[in-house]
Amino acid sequence: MAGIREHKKAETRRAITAAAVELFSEKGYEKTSIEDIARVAKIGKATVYTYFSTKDEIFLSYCDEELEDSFAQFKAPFFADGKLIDQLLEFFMIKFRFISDNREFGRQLLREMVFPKVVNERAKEHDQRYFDILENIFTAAQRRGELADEPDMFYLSVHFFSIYLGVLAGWYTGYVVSLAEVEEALRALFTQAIDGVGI
Amino acid sequence: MAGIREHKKAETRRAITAAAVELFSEKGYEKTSIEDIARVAKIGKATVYTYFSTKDEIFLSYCDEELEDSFAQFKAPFFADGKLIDQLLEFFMIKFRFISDNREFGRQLLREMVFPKVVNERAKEHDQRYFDILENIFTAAQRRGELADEPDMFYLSVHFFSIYLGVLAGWYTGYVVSLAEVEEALRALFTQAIDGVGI
DNA sequence: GTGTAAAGTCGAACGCGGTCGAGAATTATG
DNA sequence: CATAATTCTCGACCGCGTTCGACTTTACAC
Repeated sequence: MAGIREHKKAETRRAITAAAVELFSEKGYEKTSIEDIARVAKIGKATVYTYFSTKDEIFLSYCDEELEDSFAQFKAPFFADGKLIDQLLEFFMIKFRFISDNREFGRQLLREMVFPKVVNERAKEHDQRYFDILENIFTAAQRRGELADEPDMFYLSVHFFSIYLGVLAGWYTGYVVSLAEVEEALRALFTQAIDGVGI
Repeated sequence: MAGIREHKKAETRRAITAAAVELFSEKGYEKTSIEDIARVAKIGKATVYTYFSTKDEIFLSYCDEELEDSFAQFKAPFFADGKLIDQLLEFFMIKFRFISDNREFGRQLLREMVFPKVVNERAKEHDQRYFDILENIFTAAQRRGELADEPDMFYLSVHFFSIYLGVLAGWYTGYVVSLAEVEEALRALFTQAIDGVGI
């Protein structure tokens, strides 16, 4: 009967994550203490560390849940038609709205995802899901003759992702402020990338 | 005789910065405590907070010193000739070598500069210095006929900076590992940006 | 069952970033 | 000078993330 322990562990883990989601959403990351989480999850403070090794890790688990929700917005039919640049804008603006929905949460999340302390395989799987969507967009664009032949899908994705990252940085550092400005900047830069800046 | 206090304050500030430079370089940011800094600077722990309001701020002051050194590497003659892509590569590889010189320090610095907690005017002045260098590179390239007429210097800078940022993210997340791979990725993406990915 | 190893739990304690408040040093006033 | 007003200093303390170690529960062999 080796199931009791396992079952309890899974349940406790869920309790911690649920408590974290509740408290982070309510009070934010910084104002939520491990003790708060433990209290809500009805366990001892130290027990939290049997399931997560740092507070950051709890945060990432929380992010997973939130991101999972946001993925739901990327439905394939959404991208069935439209020009490449419009589809890219749509895609990245969904992502941006998710981030800008809670500026501080987004900042914390981006810091962790863009400049992580350690290389993280789970994060790569996550990236892959985004790259897959982008690849679909690019493949469709190529079929319509909007892209050069045999483009390198990986570098293509990285290129547009980088621009998105740059604009996000501009948003956090104060170069662009409103949603409209973000969209304008993305459009200008995507156009540059598609047309090329050289002669 | 209102000078004594002022003089002492300036001296104390220098002592703190010097202690921080010494300790951060030796043990790294996280392993250096405020108490350590105070001890080396020969002042009380609380006194540190008369000069800097958070540990992050001390770190940024430390960064300023380091970055100032790194600026010295960008001498104008350096960029006198060569094709656009080679000059861009040279510029960003200098920056990358500076970051990769101490991975953890670079990570902390980038987190603070790319996704800062609050909008920071001093950081913008700092960016401006980089943008000025890039603008010189672009102007020269245009004179040689490598760029389209009347390019938007700002978006041009942001574009290449974004790509650099994306590659840095790739380095921290483990997609590219060696210096050579970083250079290869930068070259591929810069080429894409110059030539355009569209037909 | 019973004893023992392994795994899980949690209150107490540690380290560190940051604040407080009382006293010391400097400046201003006359 | 004398003394009041202002500014600076720092040991003590707080809160919180994380670790320790003693105690409890479960798993398993016989």
